Amino acid sequence: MSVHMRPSQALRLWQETALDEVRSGHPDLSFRQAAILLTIYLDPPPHTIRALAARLGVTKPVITRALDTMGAMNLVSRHRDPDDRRNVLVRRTVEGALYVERFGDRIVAKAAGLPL
Amino acid sequence: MSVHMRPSQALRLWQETALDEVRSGHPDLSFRQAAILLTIYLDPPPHTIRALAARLGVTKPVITRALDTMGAMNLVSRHRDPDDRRNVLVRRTVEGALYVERFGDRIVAKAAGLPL
DNA sequence: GAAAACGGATACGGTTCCGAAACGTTCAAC
DNA sequence: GTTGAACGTTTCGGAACCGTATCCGTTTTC
Repeated sequence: MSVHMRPSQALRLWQETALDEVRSGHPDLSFRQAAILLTIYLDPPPHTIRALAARLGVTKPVITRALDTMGAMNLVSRHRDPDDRRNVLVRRTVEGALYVERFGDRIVAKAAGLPL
Repeated sequence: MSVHMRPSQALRLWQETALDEVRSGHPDLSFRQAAILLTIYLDPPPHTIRALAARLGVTKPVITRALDTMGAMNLVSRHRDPDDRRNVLVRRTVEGALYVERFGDRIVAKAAGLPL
């Protein structure tokens, strides 16, 4: 990864990005929801409820509820696994991909504008 | 213009930090709460409810409630302004300062690709 | 001194979330 | 077939949070 920054820069970056996010009027995501969303979009599929719960170190209902909420926002979608109908596969959506992409771009822009 | 990263690095950094935060067992902060906390710790005081609400572009009850929650976590404290007793001044706490400091250190470590 | 303006907290009805436990469905083993 | 495990969801009581509106104490204005 090898990105170099000082703690004060990291904190300022986080603050400005959070402020940006709040003011954008987007629904207020929690750390948990952000972790789930980014894992779905950055880690290779397939993503099951159980695997996500293990990755975050939380219980399955936490994932189910977070997906309910983010599904209502059209950020993710759920589909039954045809090969094993017990599984639910969590997939990306166009809207979610756009959101994640813009989010990354905003962080980069903020980082570039940080004072030395 | 001091911190350089690509969008994929920014997103990965955010994911790993969020995962770290979730797994730490700390209470699950929202973007709003994080924005408030970091603003109190990074911007120069004094911090009033009204000013924080304006900075985040949200209503006053949002700030009041977030401070209730974070006050219960001992991350911030409230004090009446002796000069104008209508004002409430939001101040840092030792515990909050420690939390913010460690948070910044963790981001830096993740960015460098090093274990903490 | 009375009235208006200000700053923050509170009340309200509603949604989301929590952890723990129980539930239905689906698959695998025997 | 029947049993047992696996997967995700739902339930429960309780807590936190939402936006809007209102309330209370304080300060300012006239």
